Amino acid sequence: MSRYEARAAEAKWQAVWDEAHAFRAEHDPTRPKYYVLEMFPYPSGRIHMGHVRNYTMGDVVARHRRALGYNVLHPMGWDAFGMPAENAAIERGVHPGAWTWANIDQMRAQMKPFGFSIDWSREFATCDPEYYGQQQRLFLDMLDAGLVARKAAVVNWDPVDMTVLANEQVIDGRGWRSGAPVERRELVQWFFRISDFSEELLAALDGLDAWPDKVRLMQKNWIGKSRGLQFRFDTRGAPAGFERLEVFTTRPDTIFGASFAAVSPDHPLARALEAEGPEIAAFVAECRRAGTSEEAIESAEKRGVDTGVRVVHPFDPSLELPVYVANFVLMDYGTGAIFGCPAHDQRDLDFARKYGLPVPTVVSATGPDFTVADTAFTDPGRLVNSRFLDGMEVEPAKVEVIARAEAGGWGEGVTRYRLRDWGVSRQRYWGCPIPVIHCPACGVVPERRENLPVRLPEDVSFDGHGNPLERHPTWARTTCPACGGPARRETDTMDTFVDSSWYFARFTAPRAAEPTVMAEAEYWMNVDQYIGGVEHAILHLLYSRFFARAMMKTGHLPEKAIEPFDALFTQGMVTHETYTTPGPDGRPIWREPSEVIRDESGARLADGTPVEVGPSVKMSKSKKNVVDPDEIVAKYGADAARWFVMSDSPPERDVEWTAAGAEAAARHLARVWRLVETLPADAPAAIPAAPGPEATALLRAAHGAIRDVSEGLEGFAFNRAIAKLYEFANAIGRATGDAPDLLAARRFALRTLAQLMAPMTPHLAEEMWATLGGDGLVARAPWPEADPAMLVADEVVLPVQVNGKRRAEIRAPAGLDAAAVEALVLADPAVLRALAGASPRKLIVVPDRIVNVVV
RNA sequence: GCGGGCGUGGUGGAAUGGUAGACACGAGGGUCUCAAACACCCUUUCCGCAAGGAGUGUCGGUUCGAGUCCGACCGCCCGCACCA
Repeated sequence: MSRYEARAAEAKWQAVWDEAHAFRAEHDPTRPKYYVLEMFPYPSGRIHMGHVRNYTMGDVVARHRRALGYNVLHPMGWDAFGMPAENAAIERGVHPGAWTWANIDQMRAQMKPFGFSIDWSREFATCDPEYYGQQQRLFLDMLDAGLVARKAAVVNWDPVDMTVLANEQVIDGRGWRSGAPVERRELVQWFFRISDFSEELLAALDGLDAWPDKVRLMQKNWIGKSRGLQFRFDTRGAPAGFERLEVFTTRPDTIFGASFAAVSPDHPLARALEAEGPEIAAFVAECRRAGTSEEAIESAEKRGVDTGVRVVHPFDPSLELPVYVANFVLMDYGTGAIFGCPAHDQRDLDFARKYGLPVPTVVSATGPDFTVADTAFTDPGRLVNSRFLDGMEVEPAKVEVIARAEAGGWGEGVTRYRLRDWGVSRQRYWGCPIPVIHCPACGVVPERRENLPVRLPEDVSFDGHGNPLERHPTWARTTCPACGGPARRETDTMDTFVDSSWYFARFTAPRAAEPTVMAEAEYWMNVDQYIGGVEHAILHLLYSRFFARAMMKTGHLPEKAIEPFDALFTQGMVTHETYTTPGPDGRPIWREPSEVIRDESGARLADGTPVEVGPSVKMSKSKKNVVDPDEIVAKYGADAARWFVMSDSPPERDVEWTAAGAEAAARHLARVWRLVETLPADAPAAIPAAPGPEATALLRAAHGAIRDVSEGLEGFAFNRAIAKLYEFANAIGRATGDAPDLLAARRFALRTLAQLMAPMTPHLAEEMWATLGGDGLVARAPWPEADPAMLVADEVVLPVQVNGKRRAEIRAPAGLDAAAVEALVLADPAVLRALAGASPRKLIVVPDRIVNVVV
């Protein structure tokens, strides 16, 4: 008997698959296609266990679908532009391109040993001019189609990375990569007009029923639709040009509860007043200096300054309200100005209490005398103290106020979205150049399509500040495509989210001279199953949905691809325990798992130093709780790693990597191999017409496993599928007799086991399949089908409850009618004991499941 | 604050309203061995020798029957946010 040598077997089968082009996806209209895609990786240099889990999931789906007869497209590529490459250039003097391509080679080499069934012939990297040139083509087409805008905008400026960030990339006032506090700057930027699609992107979410509800909700909240009233106050005492103040509210019903108006420090009125009053100037300057970073600290306190300006209540000219500049009013939502209704908005209430403003109640659940203390009343109720609105409910009152505003010509009902246009300009080198030219005579002129790609220059230097393209001596110098005069290239490059917003479409025709090929896109789109981390729930997925629409409008995708991802699965992370030892300065020192010895008494280092075991969190270099996929493959084999990351935890949840778990996976696979090896070579393949009871039981187990594993794989319940495979293997292990019918059943069961395990452990499955005399490659074998006749048992065990408590068990032939079951139950001694002489009032018989006796 | 999700053994986790704890890890005991490794077998929710009883965060409700459905509360996790 030989031990299963995972590494040798894995290399062998990978070579066989390569040779056979087993995973090459060929356009074949006669077969149904299936497109499974995992979010492509950023080539940071090393793959980690999170990648392994992600690609294993995709591979399980791909291999299962292939076995079910689908023509599977399962590609891989590299999201290769981005800042880390430029940082490496700054820190180590390597060219970003060289650094990136070396990383790609290294990561590809790390991925190959896992045996993912990827069509590597379609591989590409987004930093390849072949790819980004097509992206420039898309940009120009979108420009022609009116989907691109160029406008001055206050942008988030990252002072560390010297770049602009999208609103979506600012997290808690800090750059999402650098973590530096973001400043405000005004620049002329390129934008994709995603906000034009707000309503469509929102409405279409309803149709994405194979997406997690959570992701759909996050996108809905991000788009942030709200209905309200936009209207104009007449002002008193305002500077020239500010005779009106336009505000937006979602609560027009509370208009009689208004006690002040407020504008953002960035509002034009605030800027105008800044010039006139030192108090306002000081406050505005302070707000601006505080920027976004200290807002968190100040967030508890609402502050403002009375401008001296007054506004007139639109329904009562005798009512005047003070206008404040207030730090809690945002310039980029609504009009940058509000009216404050303290009784029914907590922020307004806090502000009003601080500055002694009145708090009139206008909505009440109890009556007109209701007053508000420190908590604003935001529940439903009826309008009070509101003249013509009195007695109305909130929603009809909103409608009424909007109607009167529109009739009076001083306001209108509007729908607003939180979603803003997508600013794509980045002042960086390592990105896709924006293919336009600035001509002193003609203005902004698109580059000619025949001149694409606009390539990045190779000879650049990096010192970490500003944009190397802008400082390059010659690159930007060009001639105007329109007039032929001297002109300058745009030196901004595109946000890397652009690169990942259409790569899924490019995979359908990765070498084409156009961005896509309609016939290929028509056949392969949509992505049937998309798999990735929930951290991309908003940005990447929303941008991709926008791009699919843009590509449809510009003729690069068929109409059916308007929503490019039919089904989405967001997988959990791979976590690991964290280890620390006390450092000399009292601060803990992180320790790598390989340094730590775990036993029943706890954890220590090799020299005996006690180790503090921390919670299991996402693997990260900073906490040193990483395990290296290379080492795992060397130690346990790829199949064991694949098996382990798919077992135990449901795929949407985090899985904790433990050495014990990985070892157990490897042990189980070795055991499965022994089951194959202990089958006598001359065991018959043909199952006799009437197998004995033991053989029948094993065959039933095999068909049950086919049903349960199939269900598990289809429903993304990989952990349950694997549990069934354990059970099935255990059942085979128990069937040790050497009767010919049992040996034949065992051969069948083991072949079935090989097929069912193949999506998870493809190499071991090939080895088993070959040894058991299977036909061809198991990777190409059709998925087994369960025989319905083998799924029904002859006899069932029925638990018997008395008043809902389990008291007995009876055995009965399957499908026995209720009357016969009742007779059996009432004759059972345990039931009689539990009844203690009482007579049953009612008997509930759930056929073949349970009996409940009600006393 | 708003929105969403989740609370089950020592651990990860199973359970279309129908025998709670599948499967695995860990632990304990045993067989094999001179010994170890490997492997195999048994036990492993709690109390109890047993018969039996209790048990899915807490309290109520619906139901013949609730981990599952409903209500309230407690705790944890995720997302969003001066969004007017």
